[in-house]
Amino acid sequence: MFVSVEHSISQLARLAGISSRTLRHYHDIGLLVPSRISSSGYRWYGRRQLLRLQRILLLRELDVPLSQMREILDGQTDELTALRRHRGELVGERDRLQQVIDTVERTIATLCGDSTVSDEEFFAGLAVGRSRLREDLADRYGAAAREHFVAAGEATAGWGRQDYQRAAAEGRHLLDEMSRARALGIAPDATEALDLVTRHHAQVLAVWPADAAAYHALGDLLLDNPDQRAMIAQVDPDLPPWLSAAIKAYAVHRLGHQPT
Amino acid sequence: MFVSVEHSISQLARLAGISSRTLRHYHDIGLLVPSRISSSGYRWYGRRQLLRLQRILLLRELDVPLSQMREILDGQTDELTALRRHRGELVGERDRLQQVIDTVERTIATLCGDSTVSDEEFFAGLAVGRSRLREDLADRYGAAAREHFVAAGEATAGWGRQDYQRAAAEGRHLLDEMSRARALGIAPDATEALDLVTRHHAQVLAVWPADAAAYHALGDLLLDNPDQRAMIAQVDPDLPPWLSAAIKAYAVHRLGHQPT
DNA sequence: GCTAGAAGTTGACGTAACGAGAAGGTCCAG
DNA sequence: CTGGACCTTCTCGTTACGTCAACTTCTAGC
Repeated sequence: MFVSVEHSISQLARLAGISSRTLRHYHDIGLLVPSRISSSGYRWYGRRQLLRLQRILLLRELDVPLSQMREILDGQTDELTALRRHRGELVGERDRLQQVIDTVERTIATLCGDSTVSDEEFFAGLAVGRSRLREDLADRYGAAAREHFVAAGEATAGWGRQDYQRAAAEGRHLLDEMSRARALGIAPDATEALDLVTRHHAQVLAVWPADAAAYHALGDLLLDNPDQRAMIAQVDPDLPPWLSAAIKAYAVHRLGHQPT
Repeated sequence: MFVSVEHSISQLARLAGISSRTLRHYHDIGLLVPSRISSSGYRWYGRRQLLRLQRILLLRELDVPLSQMREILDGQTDELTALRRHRGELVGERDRLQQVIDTVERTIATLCGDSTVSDEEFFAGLAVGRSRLREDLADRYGAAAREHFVAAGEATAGWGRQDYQRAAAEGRHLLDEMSRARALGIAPDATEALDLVTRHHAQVLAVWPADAAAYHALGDLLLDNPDQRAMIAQVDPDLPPWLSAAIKAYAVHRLGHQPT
């Protein structure tokens, strides 16, 4: 006795371990057309279809999109070439995921690593750092800068320890990206650099309503203030001058600052 | 002069390096609501919104889905816990991708690696293997088995070399998975094993219309035929008895075969 | 022949995270 | 007062199906 070589839709689905809805979908998009359709509209699949479905499922397991499968299966594209290209895409995606994982791990470390410092010390350190920065600004750019920092105090009033740590994590993440850009030889006034500074500017704006001149001044301050400079140099020793130049370029080109 | 602390939708978009459509989307789903909406319907965003957007974009860079962001940002879920769980998901996905890459690479190797063998040798080898298998079957199960293999010849008539190689690749891929299952201690008659055999059965059905008894017989044959056994043992030395048992269990439990 | 239940059919909507475009209202400078 | 930049809502499209809903067909039992 021979087994029937024709399968109904759910028989084929069971054989292949997929749903009949999937088979209907493949029919809809023309990827797998039944060998025969009965007068009542039932779909029937033969051995050729089973073979094709096997190839489809193999490709599906390889994460090949259905649109590409049609090209491959209909022979318009060489299977080997397609698989090689596809492999490249997969590797790229895997590497991207790895970068994301690294970033997440650094973020986690930042959020929970410094927990050995007590809350008092933590906030005291912040306050000292901030007041020093304020004095620096006041010395150099007059009382107006002092007012700016009053506003900064207001912006972060009510922040909890987590908020500061998160802000630090985000800042470090951005510095990482800038370091990569600098290492790639991107100039501080190149478009890519200014796009990164855009995000730095946004972070500064969130805590301090700096106008073009004040932001430009920040570019100098980062180099001259030892605390600030050390913090940045910790990420990348060559970053401070690059970032300083990038910030000043941004203030001029994107904020319309007129240097005196 | 203070910079305005309020931003229009496209100003904020530029600051953050995203599209205004994205901001509208975040508003629609309640992830980032503007601080103020003017009488003409314009959206206006304040510093708090800028801060929240920064957290959103950080999470977005970490591939966190928007639905989870709401939980995290609204404090229903601990940020650290969420990030740790998310890290686990990312690692899982990366590992899955790595497995897919491995499979693709093996498939490529199979498809192009044996090209040193000439076409004549390739098909001659196949013919020998097939005729031996046929004699084995005929010896043991009578002339009916011979007829089955005539049908098998018809099914593969017109196949090209690529078709055979692809079939081999698929078969090896399936054997890989079965080997993993066996190594995990899954019994040959467990549901997971039978589900894998379902796919083996489908592959066999594609080239050979075997009924329950014939498929059951194949289970024995895999063990006794040295060529077949060697091919399977090459993937995993312990696989032949496991696969043989699994095939027979499948024939009995899923195909309703009655052993005599 | 009738009927219940299994299995089939065609829509149509929902998913995630927006992009693209249409049609129309608002704002500001010259 | 008018042109152009900017804003609005609405809708469709994207991927690979899951999930109803409403209806028809097949098959087995009485």
